[in-house]
Amino acid sequence: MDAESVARAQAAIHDESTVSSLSDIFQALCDPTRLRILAALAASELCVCDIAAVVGSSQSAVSHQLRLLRDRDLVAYRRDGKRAVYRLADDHVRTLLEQALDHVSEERR
Amino acid sequence: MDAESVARAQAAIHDESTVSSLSDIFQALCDPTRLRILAALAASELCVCDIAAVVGSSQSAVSHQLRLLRDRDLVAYRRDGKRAVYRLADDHVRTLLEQALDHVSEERR
DNA sequence: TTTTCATGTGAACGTCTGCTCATACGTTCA
DNA sequence: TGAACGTATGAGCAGACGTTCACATGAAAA
Repeated sequence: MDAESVARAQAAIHDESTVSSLSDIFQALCDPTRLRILAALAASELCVCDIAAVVGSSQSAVSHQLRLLRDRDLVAYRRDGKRAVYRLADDHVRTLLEQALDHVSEERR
Repeated sequence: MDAESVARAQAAIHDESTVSSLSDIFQALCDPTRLRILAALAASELCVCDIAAVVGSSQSAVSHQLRLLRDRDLVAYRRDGKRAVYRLADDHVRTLLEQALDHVSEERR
């Protein structure tokens, strides 16, 4: 009906690759286990077994999730002997998490 | 091994309800169709059939997604005759989307 | 009051997801 | 070299998710 609104909305929708990138990011952040992992790594770099202990999941589950986070460049790691020490890939992730936290805490007021 | 790091990470993990709220938000934003809907509504309020046309999904699919977005307070609506006119619930949503967009465009550089 | 139009909703279906289990790989130490 | 440890990975499964289809609801038009 309102052709003007429709045209404006049409223009506001981002191209396919942008939408896809956005959903990939949010998809990575939407799981509680992954959020806990990222929150832990935001405080300190950690090896896999420590992450598992801290977030309360099995080593295997954590390893699977770390792989996903690695593939999306949200975390990076270095080998240290038999350990694999993970860290946040960059401050972008930290920022996104902080902003979402702001959102949550404001919602609750 | 590194007890200090573990303790710091342990402390950094948010309480259960916070993690759950965070994942709820990201979960709502992780689907391409929902992202398109929100992007469209960021430009202009729209009725369901216009949203469906703009985002290229069926009316039913859009209606289901709008329900989810409504339940999470990301969109609000008013009735206008037989139409249901939806809008973003508040500027928080807009901000989150913009920030994620920043993130995406920086990643691509 | 019947149609018609815009929207909402439940069931069903195929796909995706996150976990566990078993096992493989690579490093360190005896 | 062999055992022990930390990590990675594939298969399999149960549950969640997004869509379609059929139909119900409610408001406007005929």
